[in-house]
Amino acid sequence: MFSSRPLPECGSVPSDAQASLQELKIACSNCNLRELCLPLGLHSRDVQRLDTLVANRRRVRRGGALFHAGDPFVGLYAVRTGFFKTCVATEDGANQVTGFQMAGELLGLDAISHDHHTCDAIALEDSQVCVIPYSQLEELSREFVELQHSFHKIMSREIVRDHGVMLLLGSMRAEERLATFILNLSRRLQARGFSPSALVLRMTREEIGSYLGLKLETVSRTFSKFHSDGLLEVNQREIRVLDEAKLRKLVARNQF
Amino acid sequence: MFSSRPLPECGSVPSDAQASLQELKIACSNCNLRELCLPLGLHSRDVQRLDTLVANRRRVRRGGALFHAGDPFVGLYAVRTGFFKTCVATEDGANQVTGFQMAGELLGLDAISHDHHTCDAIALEDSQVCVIPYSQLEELSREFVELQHSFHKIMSREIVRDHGVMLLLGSMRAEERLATFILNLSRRLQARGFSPSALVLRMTREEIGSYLGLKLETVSRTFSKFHSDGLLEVNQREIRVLDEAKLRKLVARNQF
DNA sequence: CGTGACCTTGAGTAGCCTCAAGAACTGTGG
DNA sequence: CCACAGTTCTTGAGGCTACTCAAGGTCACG
Repeated sequence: MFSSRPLPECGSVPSDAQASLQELKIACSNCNLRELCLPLGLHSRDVQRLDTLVANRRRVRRGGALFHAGDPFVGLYAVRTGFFKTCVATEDGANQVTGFQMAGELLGLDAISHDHHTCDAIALEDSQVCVIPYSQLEELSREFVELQHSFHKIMSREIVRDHGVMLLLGSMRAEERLATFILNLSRRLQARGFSPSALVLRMTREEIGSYLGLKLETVSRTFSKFHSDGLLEVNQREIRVLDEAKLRKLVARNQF
Repeated sequence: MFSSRPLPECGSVPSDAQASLQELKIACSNCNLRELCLPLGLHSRDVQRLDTLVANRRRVRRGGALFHAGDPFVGLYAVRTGFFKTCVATEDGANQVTGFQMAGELLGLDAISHDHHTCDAIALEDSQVCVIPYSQLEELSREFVELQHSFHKIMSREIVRDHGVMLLLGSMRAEERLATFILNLSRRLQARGFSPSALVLRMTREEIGSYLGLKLETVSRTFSKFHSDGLLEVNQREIRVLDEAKLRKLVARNQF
């Protein structure tokens, strides 16, 4: 059904550079995520101006927290390898996964507003992040127009993404939500050089459900339905997209 | 039940300055929204540095669009008077209200990411906005640290707000959603000098429903239930909060 | 005063949730 | 290597919330 060779980790660096990366200087200009991450859109000669900014890395073990809601805000984090979820909670225990972040994506943007984090960021696999001290980012982006613009675009993109999730949560049914989710994951993995059709989910059914506003049983049932309809091959967390066109049709259904 | 004197418009300027404002120079330093709007957090001596930035106003009639999804991005808009909704749509006609904006709130942040707007902004009453040309905002915020920081906070605050809506849409039931909505409106009106208990809704039941992920009938029924439970007085679009404590208890219910 | 938009309420139903049981998988220690 | 515990996933049965469809009321406005 699936080859026994384990699929590469979602957030890992594609194979070519994997072995040598650890020895390289920590620097955006060396990083093969520069097409996705904060340097997005910067001219290659400008990227090295970021190297002073991003000087530290941090490791987070699977299940560990990069930060918790309430923690003081010191900096943003760029996922280097691994996979995270962010979730918000109310005092009474209600919990909502607000996003899943993979290599090249930024964490911590919510914290700028109140100088402390407003959500938890939990690693779903052993991960590594680049630390971007916020005051230095502000300073550098004052003298470096392209960085300023790039950073604004990243924040704006997060707002647009959130609006998409609101659309999903507010007006789609279970099948549409899950199809949207799978296609989104697929697209992001593809942008990182992985197969868009063979995915390994890093999160539980419950976490998917929380993100999509569904219960875990509904997620499981919907996966089973997609399986029996021939849209997906589902084997626990290994998913293979068999009929992307039909998945897309589900997303762009005509409700009226 | 309600006094026959019309309540002041949600987004209007509190009475003291209303008559003379039109004659004043368009300037943040003259504006009585400066505690809420872009100048938020700036020292008063700094606010006049914004005056060159915000030079134009635009009027939008009730029902008219400030911008549509797809329109090229030229600038942000600060609501001066009136009331807006923003909504995103899919090709197939599904539609989701992503927010309601009143005086002092910014519109258009989503457009930075792709240089064109990604949602529609529709005026729900005759409104007036200040135009903030984006390139000038970037320029000024490079030489004006506090503005830079202020602007970042505003974007971040929008992200935090969106996460709150995701929590609402993903894990609350109809009564909790509507209670959250009413309390949020109440708080924002209070911050603008209006009564926190006597509100006039600017939007239809359908628009509320779209924002909250409910059908208009459900919104209407829930209002009726709140009415018969003594939480609200409901008379079409005139709402009076009778028991704020019970409303709050609904929001912070213990689900587990 | 008539028209159209908006709101309310009722009856019946669909979709998702809850509760429950068991299977599959993961990791640990012997 | 296997046994065991804990976690995660699947599937079924039944129930409830919010939806759909429908009818009538209210309000604003020409």
